[in-house]
This record gives sequence, structure tokens and C-alpha cells, in this order.
Amino acid sequence: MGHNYNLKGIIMSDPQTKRATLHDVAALAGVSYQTVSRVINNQPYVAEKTRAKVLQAIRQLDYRPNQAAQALATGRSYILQLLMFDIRYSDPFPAMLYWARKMGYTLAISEISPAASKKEVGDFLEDLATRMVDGLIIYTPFPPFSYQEMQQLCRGVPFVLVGAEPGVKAPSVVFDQRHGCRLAVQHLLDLGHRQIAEITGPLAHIDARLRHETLVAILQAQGLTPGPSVEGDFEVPSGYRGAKKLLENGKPFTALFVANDRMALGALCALHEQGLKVPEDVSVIGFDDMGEAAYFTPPLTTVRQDLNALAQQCIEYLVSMIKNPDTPVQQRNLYPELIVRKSTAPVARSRTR
Amino acid sequence: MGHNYNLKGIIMSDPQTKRATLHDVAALAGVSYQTVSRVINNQPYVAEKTRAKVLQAIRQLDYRPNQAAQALATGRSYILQLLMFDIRYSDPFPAMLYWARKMGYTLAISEISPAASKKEVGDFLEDLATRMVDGLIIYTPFPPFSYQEMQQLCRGVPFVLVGAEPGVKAPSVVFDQRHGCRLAVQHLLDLGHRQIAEITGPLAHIDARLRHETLVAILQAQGLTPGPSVEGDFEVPSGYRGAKKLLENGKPFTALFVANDRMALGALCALHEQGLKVPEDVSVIGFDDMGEAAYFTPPLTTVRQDLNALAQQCIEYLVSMIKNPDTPVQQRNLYPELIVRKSTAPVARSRTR
DNA sequence: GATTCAATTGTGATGGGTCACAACTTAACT
DNA sequence: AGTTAAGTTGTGACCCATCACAATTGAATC
Repeated sequence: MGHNYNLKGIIMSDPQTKRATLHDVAALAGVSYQTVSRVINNQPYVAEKTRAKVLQAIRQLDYRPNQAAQALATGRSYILQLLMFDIRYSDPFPAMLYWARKMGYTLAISEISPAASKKEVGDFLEDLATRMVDGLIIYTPFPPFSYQEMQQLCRGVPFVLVGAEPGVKAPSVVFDQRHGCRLAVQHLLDLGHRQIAEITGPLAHIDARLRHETLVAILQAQGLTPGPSVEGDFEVPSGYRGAKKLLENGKPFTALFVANDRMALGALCALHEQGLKVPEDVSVIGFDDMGEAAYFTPPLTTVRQDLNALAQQCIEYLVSMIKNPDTPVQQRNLYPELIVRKSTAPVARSRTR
Repeated sequence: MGHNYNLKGIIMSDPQTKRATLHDVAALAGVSYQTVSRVINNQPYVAEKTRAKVLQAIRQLDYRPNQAAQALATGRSYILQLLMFDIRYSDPFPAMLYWARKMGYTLAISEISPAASKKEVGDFLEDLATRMVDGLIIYTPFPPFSYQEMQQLCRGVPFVLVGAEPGVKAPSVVFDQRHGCRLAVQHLLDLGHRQIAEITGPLAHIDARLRHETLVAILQAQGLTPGPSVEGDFEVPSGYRGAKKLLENGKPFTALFVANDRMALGALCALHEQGLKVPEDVSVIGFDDMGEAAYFTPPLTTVRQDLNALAQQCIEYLVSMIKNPDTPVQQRNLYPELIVRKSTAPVARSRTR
């Protein structure tokens, strides 16, 4: 026959056989390639009879449009890029993936060192542009650049910031840290705690800083002196070390506010080691509500951030920007929620450490 | 001037300005586009002087090759796809990402339901082929297909299986589950435990099944009767429920073998709730050595699987298959390692539960 | 029956590169 | 000086789609 497209539908396993193209389909269906293009893109102005013929040919040849070619021709790739400045905070991966796929996009993920220079980040974003990435989700709790600069570096590729400064004039989705923090502190105050120690996250991290500042502000507004405080890095071991340091320090506290659940785990471990009981001797409260938190010893009282909602908001916002460049720039807020478990209890009157 | 490429190096912020192309660079450097192509691909046969001129022009125009166009022309995309049949086992993400990038590839991640029909998976893989994905990492502990079928579905796109059946004749990287399991059981036996209960993973999961079978086999070889056993699903709550069930069951045991750390956390929680002390009353051993395990209450004795090594092996193997199709098909084994912490102790002679 | 308009289909150019091959230099060798 | 080979550069076709526009068809309107 000269052509071999008719074999493909049958000899599927032959790795030599090249994929069918638009032209192969057109030839088989006896129409022009443009008509085939219309069919696969669901465009109007194709007669029902023709459409059927083409679909039949497509099925017969097991044809699938080449997405690289489509990307080249249209400038759209249907790829979203998730850019993280620190892979350790990888919690939202699965949810992002889910929502990206749901909206018809593939998610590519990459990390860049938080210490990267402005130029390095610029180069990186440049590379993305050449991949024809449709949109970016930038998870940047350590804001290296202003919105202006970001805008410039992204070269017109729509992006959404996650965990950005509250009030920033950029497309972003954030959890209201102050709100979450207020819930936590109020909970401790309600239980009668007046001496509240703290293990903060890395203070260069926006969320960590906000949590810390809010805690201090609330306590001061109540006329209380903030308890001893140490800085952690959001990882488990730093929570362990932090708690130990606080205990050695000697300053008394009846409650411990830990800036995330991971560190809270480390803190619980240190507390147990020192023979202290939670919550009898010390109340501990975390932040995030990671899946494991409900099974800590004791189950952790914490502030939940709904990562699924975060991912959904991000992807939906991003996709709407992709589809309509006039989508208004805004910051979308999500509100954390207090989850009371067993690691907090009323302050013991008999003894205050 | 008629052309506008010379503006780009200067007015970087103009989003209207289109990217420079090969031809723009060629025009500016006064050479043919082919020569520019040679330069960006580091091919030989370009005079030093010419190369310098071209590089200068590239810099001036801030030119970057369009990767979609490259993919179309070469059939290579420099994208690797990580395909998971269950996103919950998302632990190796970060390491995979790291190694993919290190080898010059972007990593795209997608999930497909473990319940997906053969046809659905086929369609999915078909789509990947149209994306010109260079290689696949298929994380498929529930093997839906034979190697033959996989091969066929992937249509010549190289792939590496993770967590496949041991001994399978397919490119794969696996942890030697039997070895890891032996370490764990031997450890318990050495401590004097003879009544070993078990919380398994989902038995449809290859690794879970292997761990279970190995445990049973070793105990029987020792002339011991395997203790009570319940099936979990690798998630924390199922460990909690599992441990409760074992306790209610009434059959005595001095040690508890849990098929992964997450479930072990749940089990610890249940044990504490019942007033049992670990390791005094019951020894608990996990599997995986997730980052948090060292800070459980008590710190968990477990079998470490080095996810970083896994990712490295996968990506390196995959890339070598991409670069050389004659790379021999093999199964690469990684060996888990026993990490002794505080959740296991010699069996208490005074009382056996 | 001539005109108009919408529906349908096809053509040529374009997106931004790569590949195979041809052509031209230049230096080295007989 | 004539031949050879290597180094260097350029040309045309191709990868596989889309887009803008032109051409054709058919039915409806006047």
C-alpha cells in the first residue's frame, strides 16, 4: 500500500511503527488535515457525516494528537509547574496533583534552593518559559522578590503565590495565620494558661514569623509576658532540641505553643524524656494538623490548615488566569480551624512549673 | 531597524516582546541558523571565532531554545513521568525530584486509581506517549499487568518499575523485603520474643504480602506459631484499629510486628490508650524509618528503607535506558537496614501477656 | 433566477527547532 | 600543482500540529 497506517490499529505491539499523524488520519478518512484538526478540537462547522468518518479513522489508526506539536503551534502546553523553594514542605503535593489533573493539566514539580540568587531564580523561570509552561504555582514562604520582580521574571506566564505575605498585591492563596494563631492562643488562655512558651518556625519564613508575632501580640494585649521562646526550623529534631532548651532554661511555663506539628512531635518526645506528662504537666498545641497528629502521644491539639482546599483554590485561580488574563489580582484567604485533642488541658492549680 | 530582537536584551520587562528564535540569533551573529543550532547543542565543527560570535548574540538577545520545538523535532522532551497507582505512598517524591533534576530532567507526576481498568491505564500511557515523555517511573505495588503488557502499553517508552514483584523480568528497583523482614524478626527473636503479633499492610500490596509471608515463614522455621495477625492499609488509623483488635482478641503476645511506621504510630497510640507500656509490656517494631519515627513515644525500632538511594537508582537506571536502549533488563535490589531504638526490649520474664 | 448568507471544507503559511546532505575553505600530502 | 581529507558552513526537508484565509457548497431570501 505504500502507507502503513492501517496496520497500526492491529499490530499495536510493533514498536517500530510510527504513530499516526493528522495527515494519516486525513488520508484514510478522505478529508483534509484541517478537517481532522477541527474534529479533534471539537470545533463547529464539521458535518455530522464527516465527523463520524474522521472519528472512525482516528479509532482505526489509534491516533492521538502530538502534544509537543500542539504546544508549539498554540503556545499552550497544559503543563502547570509547581515551584518550591524548599522541598521539605512538600505536604500539598498530592492535593495539587489531584486538582491539576482534575482541571486537565499535568503537574511538573521542581525545587530551587531558598538560597538561590535572584539571577539563578531568573534563569530557572526563563527555562520554564521555554517549556511553554502554562502557569506557575510558586510556594515561596521566604519571599525573595517583590511582586513586581516576580511578574517580570515570569515573563507573562500566569502565577499564583502560596504562603505569601498577607495583603500582598499579587495573585495568591494564603491561610490566615493570624486567625489560626488567635484560635490557638485563645484556647490556651481559656484553659487558664498564663505562662506560654513557644517553639517558633524559622523566622525568615513568613508563616513562622506571623505565628510568632501574633502570639506575642495577643499575650501582650492581655497584659501577659510572653514565655520563653526558641526558634526551630519546622523539622522534627528542632522541636526536640527546642523543648529541651526550654526546659533547661528553667523559666516556668504551663503551655507550649509549637509552630507546627512536626516540631510538636519532637517536643513531645523531649518532654516525655524529661518525665513530664502532657497535658497534666504541660499543655502542647501544634499547627497544621498533619495526618499523624491525631495519633501522637497524646493526640495533638492543633490548628488545621486544609491543604486540599488550598490546592483547589490555587489551581482554580491559576487556571482562570490562564483562560482569562483579566482575572482580577487578589489574595484569597483560607481560614484555619482549631482541632482540640488531648494534648491540652486546664492548667493544674497545684503546681506550676 | 525592522527587527526588534536587539531590544530584548535591554527592555526585558516588556511582555509584548516575543522571544528570540534561532533565526534572530543567526541574523544578529551573521551566520546560518544551523550554526547556531550547533552551538547550542555543543556540537563540534564550529570555529572558535564563530562560536564566540554566536554566544555573544545569544547573550545579547537573551535567547533560550524552545523546548517544545526541540521535543517536536527530536522526539525527546527531557521530561520523566512518575506514575503512581496510589498517591498516598508519596514518600519518594522529593528524592525522585532531586535526582531527576540532577540528571537534567523535569519530573511530572501523576496518579491513576489502583482500581483503574486495563483500558484506562492504557489510555493514560497513550497520553504520555503523545507528551513525548522520555521515560516512566511506575510505582505499582499492586501489579495490574505483566511485564509483557506493560511493555506493550508503554509503546517503547522506557520505564522502571518500583516495588515490583521480586525476580520479575523487568527493569525495576526494589527493596529486598525478605531481607528487611528477616532483620526485624531476628531482632525480636534475639530479644527472647516467642509470641509475635502482626499488623500487616494491605495484602494485595506486594511489599505487604512479602513482609507477612516472610514473618510467618521464619517463625514456622523456628518451630513457633505465628501470633495473631490483622490486616491494615498502611495508614495510621488502621494501625490504631489493628492494635485494638489484637488486644481485644485476647491472644497473648509480647511483641508486635507492624508492616510500616505509619501504622506503628497508630498502634503505639492504641497501646498507650489501653495502659500498656512500650517496650516494657509489648515490644513494637515498624518498617520504613520515616523521618518522624525516631521521635515517636517511644522512639521506634524499625527497618530503614533508604528512599534516596531508591530514587537515585531509579532515575539513573531510567536515564541509562533512555540513552542506551541496550541497557540490560535487570532488577536492582536495595537492602533495608535495622534501626534499633527504644520500642523493643528483651521480653519481660515476670509476665507474658 | 439572481442574491445572500451560513455551513462546510481546503490551502498556504507558521510555530521553532533538528536532521541529512551538499558546498565551500583550508591545510596537508604526494 | 593536484589530490585528499578534515574542518566549517549553509540549504532544504521534516517534525506535527494550528491559524488565517480562501474556496466551495447548499439552502434560504427576494
